[in-house]
Amino acid sequence: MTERVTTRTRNAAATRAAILASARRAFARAGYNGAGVREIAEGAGVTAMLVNRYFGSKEQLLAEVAADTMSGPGVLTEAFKGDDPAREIAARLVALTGTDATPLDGFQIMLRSASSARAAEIGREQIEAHHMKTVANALKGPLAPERAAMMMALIAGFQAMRQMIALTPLARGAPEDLTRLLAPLLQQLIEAPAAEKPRRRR
Amino acid sequence: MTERVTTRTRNAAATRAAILASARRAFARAGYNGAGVREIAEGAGVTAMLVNRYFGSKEQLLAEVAADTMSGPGVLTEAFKGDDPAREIAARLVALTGTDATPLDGFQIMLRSASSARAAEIGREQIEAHHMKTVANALKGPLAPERAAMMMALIAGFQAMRQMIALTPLARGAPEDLTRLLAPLLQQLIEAPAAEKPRRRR
DNA sequence: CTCCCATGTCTACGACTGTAGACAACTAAG
DNA sequence: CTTAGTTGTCTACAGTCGTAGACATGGGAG
Repeated sequence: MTERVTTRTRNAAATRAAILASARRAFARAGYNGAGVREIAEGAGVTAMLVNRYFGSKEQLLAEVAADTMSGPGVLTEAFKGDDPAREIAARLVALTGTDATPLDGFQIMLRSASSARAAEIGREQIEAHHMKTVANALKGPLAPERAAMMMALIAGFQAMRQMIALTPLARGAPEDLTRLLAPLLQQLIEAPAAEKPRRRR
Repeated sequence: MTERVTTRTRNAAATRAAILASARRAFARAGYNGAGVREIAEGAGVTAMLVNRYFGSKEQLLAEVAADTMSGPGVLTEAFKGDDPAREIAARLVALTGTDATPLDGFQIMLRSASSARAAEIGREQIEAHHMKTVANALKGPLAPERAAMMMALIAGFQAMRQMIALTPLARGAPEDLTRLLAPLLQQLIEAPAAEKPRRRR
């Protein structure tokens, strides 16, 4: 105990990180139910049982993957520090979903896993813990939580339709057109809503 | 062959319809991967093998369920015949997702099934066949397909976050507030977008 | 009444699932 | 060198999955 672990070939921390990364890829591609423990283990170069040894169960593994993913950078991260957050978020979102590769994004993982009741619950906890307060606090005016949640609904729906369902106009549309359509929608949620009943009559 | 089938206890058409209805419920609740053939069969009061005898395979069953569901009434149906389609769609959507019961909606089924690659493909085909052209044709101005697809992304995202993930502000928010937030977003997609670069400066 | 096809059930198979427990190998301390 | 504990593998189990083939049953047609 003179000094801490230095360098060893059998590195527990590295193995754990490898499993976490492999699980993140697998869950993003096939969702919670669709990704198998053996597949995740193979992606990390270990056996299936090690996964359960390090994380307890597949469910706890998802929780850690979700927490890890959502605490990292995303389309919402630091977007509110610039002077045009709506366009910033829109551009990032279009770019993220533009490549044919599945993004290792938190929303992607949760959308693909939401068919499982338990996974959906984990997703809600993580989204609310990491994103909700940040966004809601950045919004001025009434209904801030509702507007923040609506922004996430818009982001999630765009991801779902563009990448998972691959709806043609979204999958093949020009990125600048998609950005130009998304930005004002987000802007409308960022701006404080009109006082009460009288809807704007154009 | 003097007359058609009148009333018989062993009714093929009725059995087929019962399986279809049970499958619709099961897919809406658990998605394509999460719903088992045996579970679907039990919900229709038959054996698992009958499902495959009537529909060939689970995959073809999903295709028929999707086609049947999307050709029926939905939040988008006939919404463009009134004078305020945005508010109409918003109100219907909030009402549809308001009850705690899982709606037997087409988008719900596809969102829950989208983690399966094949199911997502089926979903895209059905959405494009039944909804895309209808909505896109109702929209005037440029980028009609993109705007129509964006409307569906917004609708799908709202459903996903309100019902599947159960994000608190959307799940617990007042229906009138949610409608009031949704309507202008949809309205903005219905209206023809501004000509080119110069974004509106408030 | 009798035949025959449509309608439905039963058994079973191979593959896959998440996970538990026993065992092996390697590393670091005494 | 010996010992002990961490790190990883192997085997296995009980269960579910979609589906194929053989068998039973009921009802309309001759």
